[in-house]
Amino acid sequence: MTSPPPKLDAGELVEGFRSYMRDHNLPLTHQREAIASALFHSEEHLSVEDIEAILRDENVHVGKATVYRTLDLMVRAGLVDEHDFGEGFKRFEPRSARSHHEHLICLTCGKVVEFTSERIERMKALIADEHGFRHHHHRLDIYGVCSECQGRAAVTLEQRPDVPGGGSR
Amino acid sequence: MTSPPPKLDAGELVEGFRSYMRDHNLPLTHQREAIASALFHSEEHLSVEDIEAILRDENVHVGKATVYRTLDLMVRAGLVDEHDFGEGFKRFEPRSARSHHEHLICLTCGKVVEFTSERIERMKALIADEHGFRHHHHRLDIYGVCSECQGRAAVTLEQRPDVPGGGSR
DNA sequence: GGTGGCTTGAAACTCGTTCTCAACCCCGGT
DNA sequence: ACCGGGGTTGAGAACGAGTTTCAAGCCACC
Repeated sequence: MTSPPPKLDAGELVEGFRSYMRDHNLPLTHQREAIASALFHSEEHLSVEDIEAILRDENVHVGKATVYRTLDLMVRAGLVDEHDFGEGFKRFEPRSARSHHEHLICLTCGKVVEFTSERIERMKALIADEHGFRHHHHRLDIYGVCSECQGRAAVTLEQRPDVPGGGSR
Repeated sequence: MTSPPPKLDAGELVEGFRSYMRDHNLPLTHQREAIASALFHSEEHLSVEDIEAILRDENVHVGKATVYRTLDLMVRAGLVDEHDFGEGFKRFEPRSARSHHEHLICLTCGKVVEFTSERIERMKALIADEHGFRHHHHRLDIYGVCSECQGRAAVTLEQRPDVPGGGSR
């Protein structure tokens, strides 16, 4: 899908977070609101560091433990999805009304493009079935080089299996 | 497990490792042989801890730094594949002659079942293309509950989004 | 067998994430 | 508006996987 930004309604998501808190008798603190708002108003896949930076810019101080705790809370509430793109840390994105989607990750610039595929949705259930699994969730990440980065000399991030000491690590 | 153990030839893989070392003027130490042998003789997806345990059982002492270094070497040599199933650490498996495969992971017992899908192979390239990406590699992991674990009360590992403090974390 | 250079191991270190615990604050009851 | 109690917060300690350091050791070629 050459998807135009599907503009998720941040306000609505924040409201959903509020009612979740209310319905579950959980205190709605300033910190939680700030974190939820930061995440829901972003279209990116944010890391904890990203979120801390946003809060810092807004002059809202929130301890990192609280950021982790609140993210955990939102993930369990089903309001946020957690991703691991193999960078050594996690990224988070609001779970929009849109159906489940997959990710294309650029190995050079790190850009993440989302896409959906009906066929994959159908296939995953089929495959789980074939092997006697009750399907819970899945993850499909395709790594490659985006069109923009293909222009530039793209050798940069490539692994060099031939020179063990010679990689860019 | 539905798939009959595809018996990769461990000896052959170890031999491949030896020639790689030779061809690249890298010393073939006892430690490296022990690690390669441990991994190639296993049909599992081993963690570093698993490998250390195997070596310990064989009364071969190898420092963990060496285990990491050797695994890194083998991954770069293309002899081993590295996986992250979201457990907080990596797992490794010999790269067999078989074509690329995907994983089904049981959320309850942790069992990993491999499968391949021609359709997925075709689709991934297609999708990358559609978005202007040059495909490099991909990962499809399906999480669910295997048939054996479905028998037992399967609530154990489930997240309980309704009781934030109540999860088994 | 000697020698040079890559490898090894133990421990220190990094860094993302989690835990601890005393102080704090949200919120329902009054 | 005030109180009180239980969940929340924040700073720092702790944790764990993975990496780095560097002196000592070993492989491989001569």
